[in-house]
Amino acid sequence: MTAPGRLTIKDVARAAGVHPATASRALDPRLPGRISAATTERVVRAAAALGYVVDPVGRSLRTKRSATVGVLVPDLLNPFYPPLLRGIERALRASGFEALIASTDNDVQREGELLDVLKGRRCDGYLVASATRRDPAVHHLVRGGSPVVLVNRLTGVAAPSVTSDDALGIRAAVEHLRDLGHTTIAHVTGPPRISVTATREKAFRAAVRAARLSPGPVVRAAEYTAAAGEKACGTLLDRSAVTAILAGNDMIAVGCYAAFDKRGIACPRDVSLVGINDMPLAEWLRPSLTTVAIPQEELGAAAARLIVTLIGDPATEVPDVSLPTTLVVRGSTAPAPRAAPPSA
Amino acid sequence: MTAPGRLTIKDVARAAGVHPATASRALDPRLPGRISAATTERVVRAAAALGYVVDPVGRSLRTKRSATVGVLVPDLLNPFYPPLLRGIERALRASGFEALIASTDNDVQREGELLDVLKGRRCDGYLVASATRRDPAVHHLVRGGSPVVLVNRLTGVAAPSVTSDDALGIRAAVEHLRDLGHTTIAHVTGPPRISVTATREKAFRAAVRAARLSPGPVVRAAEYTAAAGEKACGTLLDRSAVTAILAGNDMIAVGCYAAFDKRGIACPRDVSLVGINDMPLAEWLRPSLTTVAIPQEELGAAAARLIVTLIGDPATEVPDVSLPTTLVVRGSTAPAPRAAPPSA
DNA sequence: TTGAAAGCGCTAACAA
DNA sequence: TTGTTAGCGCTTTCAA
Repeated sequence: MTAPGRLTIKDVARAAGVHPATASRALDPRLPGRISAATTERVVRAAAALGYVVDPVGRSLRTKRSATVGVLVPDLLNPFYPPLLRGIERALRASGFEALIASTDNDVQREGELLDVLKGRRCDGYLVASATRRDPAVHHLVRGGSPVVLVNRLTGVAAPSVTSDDALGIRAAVEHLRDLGHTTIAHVTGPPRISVTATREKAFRAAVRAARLSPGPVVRAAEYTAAAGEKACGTLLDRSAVTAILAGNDMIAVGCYAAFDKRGIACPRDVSLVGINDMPLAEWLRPSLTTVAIPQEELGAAAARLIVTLIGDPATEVPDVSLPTTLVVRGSTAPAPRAAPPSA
Repeated sequence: MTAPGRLTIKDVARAAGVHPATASRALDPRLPGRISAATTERVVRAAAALGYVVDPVGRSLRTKRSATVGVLVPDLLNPFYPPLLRGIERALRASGFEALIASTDNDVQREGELLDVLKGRRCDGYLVASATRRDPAVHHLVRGGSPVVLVNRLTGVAAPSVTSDDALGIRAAVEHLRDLGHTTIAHVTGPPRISVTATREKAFRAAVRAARLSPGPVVRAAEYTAAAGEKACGTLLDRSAVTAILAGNDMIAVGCYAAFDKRGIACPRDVSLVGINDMPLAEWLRPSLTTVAIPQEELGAAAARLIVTLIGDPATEVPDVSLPTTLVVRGSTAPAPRAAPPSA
């Protein structure tokens, strides 16, 4: 077997007895009646018979389109992102696009470098899930005129976004805890440089007020990681008697579990805990984690559809998308203990 | 501001006062003394001053190289793969390549479809971490002459591979359990269609023999998931009195924890458990999981380096790579209980 | 060492 | 409706 030598549009044209340009047109589904039905049929048949697949490189050079979307996530190792990527990948591929995925490791500088690499690859658009509140690289990208959709995290820039309505689920979580008899709820929040941190904290305060509960202590985890969550939760527990905690996300909740263990606090008997995300392993934690579920895959899919629309026509007025969240009640929440919980 | 109109090699050539071909040569680091130092310097300066970045599309069309590698993983949602991807991504980018990542969802047919998509994109080579023992799509890919490196999972095909030496860590795990006084060790293995399942089971049996322990029961989980692990472990626990279990991987171990809980079995007091992988959350499980650590990121990086070498010269005789594994002792293993454990 | 020319595969503009 | 022509940006002959 010699080198196969990939088929070109010329081969198809020859087989169908037409000019290459005609063959190209016949294979373009966007051209409605521009080619006679008979010719189209002949070309399509020939292409199928030969197994012709268009060469994306030649096409790109000509059309200035790469059918490629750059995707920036902050941390591949955070279980929140794989489902998001799954949604993005599937939806993009359904529209004939490929994703170039890059993980910034929560490093603003690296984000800039990766964006340069992706720009070098001539992506048609970008999905940015790594934005921080002040994010020069993303601002620059948007100002440069590239189609951009922000996912999950916002930054002060005029780009459409796909986010989850965290307030909805957080309200449900607070009401759930109140109904269980908790009178004070603490919050282990995340780093302030990320927009969702503020969104969630604000939603938490509003929900507590609406539920006529007394606002509990709020401590800040330096990162959305289990280690940072454990540390923050530890200071919380050592400082105040707490019966209920809303964690900034599920990874922080994982850290809270560890902090409980170290202090001999039983969850949910002594303290109830609610996370945010419903990451893949949340239901397998012990106790299984009650959490505000974010539709991670749908978030990704919606963002992908948006960027494809925007690439097709950058002038489109696409609306911001906000997907509802729901409270998933599992084993980490229980009625408030009668006696005071063990305190330092 | 009008459309920026990306710079081309012509712009650089004009700025440097040379012919585009000369500019191209000057910017190619592979050409040693083919261009005078003075000219090279002038061109490099001009390119830097203008901020020229080569257009990969034009280059690809000319060179028939896309600087792109297709990466197939079986399941993005399995925590084993994100670290692997991280290693792959970083190492590929360090060599100027981009990864096109696709998740097969453990579906052989989908694997074939995705490979077709990636082939359509003219990838220079492929990293396959999704191979099953009989895998026509991958066999076809290799026979077609594409550079392929198998990662983690093997299939009976003549392609270089990067795997972990699981036997090493499994031996350490069995010895660890023996030293804790366990006399019988059970094994919850994975689905037989994947090569690592057999590798690990074989290594387990050999290690048990070498440690002069009696071979314990082996039950099979239908998938490498927590749900399948819970089910398999449940039948194991209901059938036999067990004090020590080696799980086929960490996800199965997570399922074992759940099975313990349902039966009021305490880990590690009643039963010791060892996983395989050391996935990101393993140390945060409670008890934190004793596990055979696979260097996931290094596995990915090594595979990436191999495929880059192979793309550079397909005739290279690249050796199979096997990376050592180590036992990470944490909280899920403890001395064997004196009395018989609670049994059905 | 450098320049000239050609062409990778494709499709948009123009002509017929 | 179809054919002709041209050229996207690059690099690799070949010639000087």
